[in-house]
Amino acid sequence: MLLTLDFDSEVPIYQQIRNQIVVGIAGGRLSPGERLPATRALAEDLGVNTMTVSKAYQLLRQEGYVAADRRAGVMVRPRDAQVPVVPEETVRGLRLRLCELRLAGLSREEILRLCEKMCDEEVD
Amino acid sequence: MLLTLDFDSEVPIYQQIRNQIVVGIAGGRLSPGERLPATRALAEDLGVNTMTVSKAYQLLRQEGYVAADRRAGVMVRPRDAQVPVVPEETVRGLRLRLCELRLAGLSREEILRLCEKMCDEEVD
Amino acid sequence: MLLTLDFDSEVPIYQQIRNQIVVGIAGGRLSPGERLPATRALAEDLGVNTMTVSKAYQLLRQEGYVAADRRAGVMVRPRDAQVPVVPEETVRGLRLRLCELRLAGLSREEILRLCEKMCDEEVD
Amino acid sequence: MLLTLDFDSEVPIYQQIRNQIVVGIAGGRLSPGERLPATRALAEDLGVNTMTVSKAYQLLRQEGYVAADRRAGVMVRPRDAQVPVVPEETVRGLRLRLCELRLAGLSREEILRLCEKMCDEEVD
DNA sequence: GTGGTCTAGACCACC
DNA sequence: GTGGTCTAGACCACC
Repeated sequence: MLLTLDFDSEVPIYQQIRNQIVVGIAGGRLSPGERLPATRALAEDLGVNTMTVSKAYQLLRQEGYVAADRRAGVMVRPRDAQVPVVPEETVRGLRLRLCELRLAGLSREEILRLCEKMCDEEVD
Repeated sequence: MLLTLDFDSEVPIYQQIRNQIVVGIAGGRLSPGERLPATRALAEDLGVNTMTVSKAYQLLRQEGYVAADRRAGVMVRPRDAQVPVVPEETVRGLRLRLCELRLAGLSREEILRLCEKMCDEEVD
Repeated sequence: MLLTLDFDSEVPIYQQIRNQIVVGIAGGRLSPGERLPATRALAEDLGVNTMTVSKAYQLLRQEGYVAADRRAGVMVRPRDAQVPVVPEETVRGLRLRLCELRLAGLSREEILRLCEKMCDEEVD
Repeated sequence: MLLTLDFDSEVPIYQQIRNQIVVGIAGGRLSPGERLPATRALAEDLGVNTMTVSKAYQLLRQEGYVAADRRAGVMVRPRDAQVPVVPEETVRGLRLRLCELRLAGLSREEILRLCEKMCDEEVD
């Protein structure tokens, strides 16, 4: 599981970490029960501050993607333990991206094919 | 074309304005050639600073969604005049939202049906 | 609205700030729409770091007690805008405290009278 | 007397153990004079470190809820042997929870009814 | 060893 | 002026 950060991005680093871990879980590169790297270790790997990684982990925890077991650190939650709530922000964000693709000239079919492809990346 | 702002949101106001105009264009509620309201007028309507609307319009111009004409103000660009480039951020954002939906428990089919529905909203 | 911190307490400072603001809102000492002090100002007043106050404000925001308007800072949310959800932790915490009182020798009636008194402090 | 731990909780394990024993005593599921399980046995049952259980028992002893007898292990103290002091933390915690309930939209009467119900659970 | 908290101070985006 | 982000580094509670 490799994380790539863009330090020039407007997206805060802790958000980028959070986003890539979410994509990693959905894509099966991070399995339920699997341990995430220790905050300190990941921070050193990425060349960022411990607090930044910590904030990402706390976000993931609040959202229910991971659980912090005091004994074993932070780990991916089993699917069925995750609360099946679709945040409004997710729906709004999806609509926005689809609109942007449409305005970039992609046809309805091209867009749907892209979505299918992305869904299939998410093998688990 | 009505814009609704959420002042409690983490998304900056100028971004919200930009996003809703993009969705408005894709959905056909704003037609190519149509004039956007004057900066000052929209700012007053929304109860925000003129600078905020100005920043949103500037973004839309940079992205090629609208064109500024000194005489006629800001107007929606014709489709074929828009550069068919898909920003990396759009693709990344789409993937993120699809992953979030997947982790919220939606099946591949439910997600694709949602995408189709959203694409069909974008009549023009 | 005066906050008193106990630096020797096991309760984290940001929690203490959060708790006292919650009690302040319920007690009517902080009214809906009222602005909380700026993070920097409160931090200086309390002699703590800006981040500590910031974390308390973010918690309050997540819980729906306050809203951060980019124009006017952080303010108490109107009652009816607050989501009527009772966190499990609140119920569990209440039961624990009632048990502790019982074991401290207070009778059922004394405890209930105390609860009534506390509820009546919360004028609004 | 069954203890259920939540390893994902922010409440430390030893606190959870302590809290549930306090609730157990108040609720009459643990009677005065009754022996608590041996540290090692309980630790094994719960799947936690011996030190964790030990710390919980030590807390309970300091607070006067249980007494440690070298021969008979740790046992629940008789009611009248317990010091009738209400810790400041208990009062503060009670007020906090009542305020949270109030802000969650419960009426004064609903809250008091909930308190009564909880007090009546505590049969002994 | 693990995450959680806190400081002092800087920089930045938004308004 | 406002909150949000980030660093470097320290200390601590929990396990």
